[in-house]
Amino acid sequence: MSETHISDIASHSGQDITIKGWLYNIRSSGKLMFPEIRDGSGIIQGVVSKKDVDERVWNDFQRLTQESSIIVRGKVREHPKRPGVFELDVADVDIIQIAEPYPITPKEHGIEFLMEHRHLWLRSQRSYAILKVRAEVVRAIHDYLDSNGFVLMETPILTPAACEGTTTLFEVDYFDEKAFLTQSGQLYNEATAAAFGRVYTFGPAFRAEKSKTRRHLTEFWMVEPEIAYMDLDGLMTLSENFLSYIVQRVIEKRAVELESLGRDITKLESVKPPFPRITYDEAAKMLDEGHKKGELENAFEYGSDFGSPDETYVSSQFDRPVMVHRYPAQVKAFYMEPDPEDATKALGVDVLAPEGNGEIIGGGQRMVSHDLLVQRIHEHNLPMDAFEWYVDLRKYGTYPHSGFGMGVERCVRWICGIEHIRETVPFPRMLHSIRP
RNA sequence: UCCUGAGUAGCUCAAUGGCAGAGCAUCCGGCUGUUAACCGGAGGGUUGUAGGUUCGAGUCCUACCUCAGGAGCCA
Repeated sequence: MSETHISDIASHSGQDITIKGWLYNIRSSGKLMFPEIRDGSGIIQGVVSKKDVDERVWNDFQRLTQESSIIVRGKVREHPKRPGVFELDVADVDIIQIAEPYPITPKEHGIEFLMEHRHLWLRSQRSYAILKVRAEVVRAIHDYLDSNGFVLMETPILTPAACEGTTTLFEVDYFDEKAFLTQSGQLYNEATAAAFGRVYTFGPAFRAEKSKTRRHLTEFWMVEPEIAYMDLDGLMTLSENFLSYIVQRVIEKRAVELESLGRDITKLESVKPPFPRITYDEAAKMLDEGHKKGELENAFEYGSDFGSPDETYVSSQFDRPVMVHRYPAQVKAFYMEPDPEDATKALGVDVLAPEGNGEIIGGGQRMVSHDLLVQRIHEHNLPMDAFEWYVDLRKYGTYPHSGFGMGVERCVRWICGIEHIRETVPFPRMLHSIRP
């Protein structure tokens, strides 16, 4: 009898196998029991027939509770009513533990209760599907970048100062010195890109902002490619190829999981280059018209950054991600290269995911001029000494370069078509929420 | 941080200011193809916390706590 994973069950039809897992649910019908067994790779229905098993096995199954850990032996056979579906004709069981009454029952639960029991909620089929998609997204990110000449560069998580200074950071004690958890690896990547040409960093980022929305985590994962001698147009081309690769890969590998989440896959199939590219001014015009048509409640104030309802409106006008570029310089980060055609604009781009999802990528062309960069650091009242090494990059072979950051959880949320970002990571960290 | 809403059995929810209830889960019993199985029975409560109004408060008032939804900020 070989040990088998439920995901491979179809290739073991007619064979005696062993499954090590947990009891997901059990139904009984007098002298028949139908335990559903979960092993991390899938779920299979067992059939226990009173007349075919030892009395000990029958009695053991009667004692089992939801999520009891068990080792089950039996023969794989096709479901009598469902062609292509396999079930296990159970012969024997070893009980590792009879679980205590399981808090998460097969009925519905509120989100507060589920979040308090996240360590158990992970075993649900919904969490399973989402986190399998997440793992596929992460693999696709690495595969795309690794096979396109990018070198993985880990950047520090403990940092001496803000990358952008504008957002709130988590402070830690670093041997009696103040240090902060990183909010982005970008500035360090501008140094590694000058050494390796094409680099990316992939790691956690931390934001202590008091954001309480379905798009925000305080701890999230971000992938940040940085490319020497690439301009804004090149960056937009990279963005659309990168995102399209990820989405098509998930459709190819995780269609079953997407369907179990009720995702309309046809809405993902259109995610292929080219993505529409519109300027900030064009987006502002769309928002104006949307407001006049009554489709957007609040009027957009030209010159400001897009609010959440604005992003939702613009992104819902397209069937694939839309790239909005050339924002007013004053609403963007200090290191953005000014547009040579219009110095009030910055060569930045945000990629807004469709179906109202909003921003999943933000990036742009980085500033080349030493003197202008120093001026911007002063204008933003940033501590010059913390940025000396960064300014140095503009003294020793300054170079045009571009990069972006993509929030992994936002990407997963969009691909899965789920409402809240908290389900896209095993243990989400949110405002006032750090347990379990 | 601001705005809005909600806290009643382990869970999901009912209860005109007047006896705190149902379904699921748990326990006991029944059923040979069940699919959130079903049928019968049992146990299970400091109504978020602290005050107040009232003959009487789950219900009305005040404060606080927790959670949810939204805004701002951002990936």
